[in-house]
Amino acid sequence: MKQLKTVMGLAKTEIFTDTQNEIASIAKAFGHPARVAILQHLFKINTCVCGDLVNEIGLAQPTISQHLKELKMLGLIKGNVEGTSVCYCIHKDNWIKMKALINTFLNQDNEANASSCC
Amino acid sequence: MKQLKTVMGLAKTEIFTDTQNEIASIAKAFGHPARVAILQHLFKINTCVCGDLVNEIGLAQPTISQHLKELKMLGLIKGNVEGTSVCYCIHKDNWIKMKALINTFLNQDNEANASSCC
DNA sequence: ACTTTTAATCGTAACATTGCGATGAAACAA
DNA sequence: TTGTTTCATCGCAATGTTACGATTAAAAGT
Repeated sequence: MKQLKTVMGLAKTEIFTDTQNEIASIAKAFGHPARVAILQHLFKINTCVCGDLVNEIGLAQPTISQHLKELKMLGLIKGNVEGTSVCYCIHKDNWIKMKALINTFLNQDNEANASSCC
Repeated sequence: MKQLKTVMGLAKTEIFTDTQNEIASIAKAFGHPARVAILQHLFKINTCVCGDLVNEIGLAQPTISQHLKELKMLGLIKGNVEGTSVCYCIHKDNWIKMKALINTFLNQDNEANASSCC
């Protein structure tokens, strides 16, 4: 009987549904205060932001760049090159799609009846 | 000029607001498919669940126990000892409070006007 | 008392994440 | 061409997270 070798430290995504993995991926992006702060700032400014994210958040430039990369890979933000600087803003279409997925998860308690215990 | 020593690998929570840190903490809990699956199962069953979480999710008992501990510490679930087994269920009051916080973050796009770029 | 059942905890292995200095690349200015 | 600015990437250090075997603890059954 062949047994799948478990790789320690790595989440076993294979045993979960696509939806479960997708929810987890998005939640992970929100799982760091710097990324929360970046998104809040982009919404507040409400236009492309070129550069001043490093000044706004108190982290070094490579660190901010890394956080932006993760948000961009998930499709939550867009980045447009503008001369020497790069302008970032929220990807509103994807944000709405993301919200729908997360809200379905968060609103599970609406469908559930009053529990019979606890 | 004394410089705060940065501890590598550790999130610099001090430079963010309480709300930002709180959102990140909750999101972190949802940031693993096993915990998403556990919560979904608890909602689906809609009563206390004694034991069968290990059978339901395909992970070893100590691993499930660890995930349950994190969800419990965050207040999202409750655990009642019942003989030799322990029964878990959603902490509905805290779930609603948590939803309010996350929804404020997710619905930022409603307040923002049409962006002037991108 | 002894065994069984159930779940927490301990210890450890391995990968992931965070942070930043140093460096590189690309556009612009002089 | 030679700086300058702006940001991405590399490389590393340090802590965090995930997973599970082994063990422990507590209640219940025999």
